[in-house]
Amino acid sequence: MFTRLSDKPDHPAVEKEILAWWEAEGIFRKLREQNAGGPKWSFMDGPITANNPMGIHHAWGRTLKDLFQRYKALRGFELRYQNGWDSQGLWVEVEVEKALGLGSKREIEEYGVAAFAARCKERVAHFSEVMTDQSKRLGQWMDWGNDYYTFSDTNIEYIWRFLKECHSRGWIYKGHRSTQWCPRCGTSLSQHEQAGDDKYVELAHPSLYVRFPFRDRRGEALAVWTTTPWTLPANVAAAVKPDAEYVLVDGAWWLRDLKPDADTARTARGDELVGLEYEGPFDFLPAQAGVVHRVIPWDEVETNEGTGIVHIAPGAGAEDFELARVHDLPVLMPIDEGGRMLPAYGDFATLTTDEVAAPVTQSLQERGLLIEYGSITHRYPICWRCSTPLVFRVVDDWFISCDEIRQPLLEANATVEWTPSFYSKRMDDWLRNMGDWNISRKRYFGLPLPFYPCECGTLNVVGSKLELEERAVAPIEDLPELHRPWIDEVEIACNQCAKPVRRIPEVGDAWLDAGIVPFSTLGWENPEWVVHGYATGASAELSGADLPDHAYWERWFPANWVSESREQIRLWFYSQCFMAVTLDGRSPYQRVLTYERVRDETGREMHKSWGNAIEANEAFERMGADIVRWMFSEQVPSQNINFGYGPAGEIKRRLLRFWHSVKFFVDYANIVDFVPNTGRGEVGTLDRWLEARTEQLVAEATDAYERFWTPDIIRAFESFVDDLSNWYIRRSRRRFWDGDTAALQALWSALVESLRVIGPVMPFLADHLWRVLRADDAPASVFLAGWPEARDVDTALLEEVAEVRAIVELGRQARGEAGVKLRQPLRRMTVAGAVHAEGHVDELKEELRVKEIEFDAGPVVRFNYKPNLRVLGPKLGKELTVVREALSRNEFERLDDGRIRVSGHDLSPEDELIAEPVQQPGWVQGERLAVGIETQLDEELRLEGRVLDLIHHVNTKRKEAGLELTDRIELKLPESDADLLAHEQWIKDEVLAVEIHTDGVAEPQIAKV
RNA sequence: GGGCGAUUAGCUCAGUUGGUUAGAGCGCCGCUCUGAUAAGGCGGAGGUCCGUGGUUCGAAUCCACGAUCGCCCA
Repeated sequence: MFTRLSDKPDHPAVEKEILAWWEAEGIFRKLREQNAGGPKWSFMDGPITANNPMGIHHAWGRTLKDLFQRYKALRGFELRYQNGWDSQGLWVEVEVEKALGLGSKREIEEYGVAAFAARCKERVAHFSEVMTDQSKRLGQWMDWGNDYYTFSDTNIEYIWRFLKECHSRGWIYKGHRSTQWCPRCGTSLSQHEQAGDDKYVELAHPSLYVRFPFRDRRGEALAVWTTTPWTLPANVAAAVKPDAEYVLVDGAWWLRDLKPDADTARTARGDELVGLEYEGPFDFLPAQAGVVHRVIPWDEVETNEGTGIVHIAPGAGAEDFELARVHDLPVLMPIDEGGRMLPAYGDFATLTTDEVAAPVTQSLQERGLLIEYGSITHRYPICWRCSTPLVFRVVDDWFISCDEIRQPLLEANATVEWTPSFYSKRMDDWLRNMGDWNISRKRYFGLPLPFYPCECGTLNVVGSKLELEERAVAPIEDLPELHRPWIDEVEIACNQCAKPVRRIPEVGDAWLDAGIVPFSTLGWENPEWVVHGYATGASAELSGADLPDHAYWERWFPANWVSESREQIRLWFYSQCFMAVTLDGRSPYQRVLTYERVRDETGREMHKSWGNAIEANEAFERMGADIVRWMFSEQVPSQNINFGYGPAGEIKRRLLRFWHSVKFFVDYANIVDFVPNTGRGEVGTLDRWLEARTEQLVAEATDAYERFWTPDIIRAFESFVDDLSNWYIRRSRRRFWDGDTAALQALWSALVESLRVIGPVMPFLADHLWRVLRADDAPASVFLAGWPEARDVDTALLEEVAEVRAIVELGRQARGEAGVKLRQPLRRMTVAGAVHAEGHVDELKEELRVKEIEFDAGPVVRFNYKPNLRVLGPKLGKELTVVREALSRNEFERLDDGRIRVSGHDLSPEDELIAEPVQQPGWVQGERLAVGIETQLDEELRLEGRVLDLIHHVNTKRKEAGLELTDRIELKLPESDADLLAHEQWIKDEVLAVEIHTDGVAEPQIAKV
């Protein structure tokens, strides 16, 4: 017996039951045992930040990862299933700061860096556990417990090794960059952190127009505008737009467009001013000693506000800093970490950027340099943590030079197959434009950069923990892990002058952590396999991951496939490719699938504060993980997905057709105690068709999986379910009533085969139904059953049935147009243009309820010919137009050999031409086919129509009365229906009546017997 | 400013080698089978496939230019 199904599935309930069953039966373990030693398929998981519960956007990637891993496992491949956690770096720090209520670096240091590192570790431990549970709930099969954590000492050591390699090639250098800086927090903010509209507010700032007098032209000056008076003491240049026109007004040069009513004698192009020297506004300050101020050209000069001449202070502005590089200008840094003026700024020293505005303005006023003073309100960036207005500061940072690696990276990327393909160009674009890699962060819980610069000028780069031990000035046995603050205590001997050297305080960019994993997790160049050898340092208690040996790396590198969101192009795809090409000269992945972003169901971005965000847990509980997976699978990955409960409801409703098909099978199989694969009855054309249709599903789905294009998997499956439900089952109902085992066998085979195909998309429902349907000797889980063997699809049969179905549709249409309902039998139908359908005449009669069908009704319908463009186009070229026109005028000649002569070309009517029936009154026409019906009724037909009405009526009553499919009834009819008893046996069969009487009743009545 | 995409029915979107009457889901209108399913089936209305030009016998599809939107970089 098959377990009966309810009317509809309760997805969350089914999923929890299957999860428990997978666990209890060790299904995943069995799958891995089954595939051990098989061909390898290497997937490398990109690390996810273990920092918060899983968002629904993470479920997209995790769905795709699990889906293709399940597919490859079904095909017998051995997989690694290692999950990865991104576990150190700024994002973790920020969340811990928030949780602890710390607002600045100073407060972290007061709290204690060791204690802070411990809190960071705890947070990662907690949320990696939370996300593991959520991932399992999504159905993700991974080797949980053997995860990699990027804060493992082993991971850190591999990055050290990479950095040492970079250093040996001369790529590591210390440079400066201008960055947005929060003076309260004492730290810079990355552009990533600063994205978003809410990071700007309307603020009032001073607005100053200032004169910069020329050195060699008495009485002439530049007019300059600024809203940041604190930057004027750091001025080193003034920029003009070379091709713009300037005018001299009251002894100062302005952009003409900004002084339209100027009555002036002198004008000049910007480039005429370039190179002139001027007196700086605060030349008397010690900081300004020796600085020569001059005019430089800049195409980006703002021409809509200000004066059209821009004051340049490279130590206090990002664009200014870039211009300083181009024009080799001195960089004066006016403020310290806390945003206060430095001692070299005389009386301004120790004042904040706000406080210094008044004395600066006053000084300019006193010296006659102030043209105008006011105030302006504009949008200004603020710190996303404490809302303090940000300033620009130039800070020291460490970089990896990219010039030498750029071309090899482009060549490596050319070997990668991107899905969708155009992302390959995005990667190329990024690689061509990438600047040097800024790898340092002035933070605490992150990769300790192994840089030990000595005062003798040598940069010592340590490549491993062993090297650190060997070079350490004092023994380091007590070093608990390679993190701050402990690592900071270690001094090493400079390998040039042997003096003790300290590590720089900076930590590394988290993308170094993620980029190294194709090496660190796979044991690159590691001589011997070390059990638990990866799970070192901070990750020791969290994972049992081994450090494999180099032979293992050879087997699993590069990854056959990786999949992450599109933004990872400039992040993980980039960093791991960078590191792999540096260390091994190859791309670390062969194929990439990227996907876009999750929106709400109306297409708006999801935000907690907008109330439209959906938590992953909530989605799993309210719609079910299978539905979540289906929704992501159906989506074209290069488009944002509109995710929500509305679309989920539609998916559930569509899935119901499949569920009901299984339920139908179960109900009838149980009536006759059907056992799969035993004693087949007579196999009919329809059964063979279903088999072919199932083969087609397998072929289409296999192709889609191989292309990593999930929408086509869904499309193939839904089209199959439609055909299964609306053709095979509907056409075969009568056979199921009779317990026809051939039909049951055919349907059973199609159902179990389709479960195997759709399993990777919705593993829970697939295994649930597999457990209901599976033969006794079949594996317990659909995931242990392997992938269906590819067999030849009987396309001829598929075409044949397609034609039959086309005729049925035309027939229904003809009835519709004539206003004759399907319950009214008709005498005759005529079909023109059919090639294969004659063998299905009984089926057509039944479907369309007609007594006779005539084929090829020559005199009734006439054919025109159209060119078969696909064949004739390449053959005839320009001549095609002539042929086409001739055919449209019916100018052709039939030759004796059956060919058609059109304007000098002898064409075959089978493949070079298309015969098309011409519309006649009372006929319905389709592609290549036409159908006509005879609508005249006689007494016999009318009577049969009334019988069918009665049957319909009685069966409706049966349903209303809640009778079982097998219940028998007694039927009473009104006297007026006595003539229907001519068809007594027919009626009895159709409504399962054991007896029919006529009685004085007003309308038919039934009673269960 | 450079690069990469997108623009198809009222809405959300498919449409991978250029081919005959461009599709799906939802919504709307009408009809309807049912001893699986009214959460089904069939039909209909609804389209200048963003615009202009080009290549071609033939363009939603290829090319050029432009418009609008999105993303990446500067």
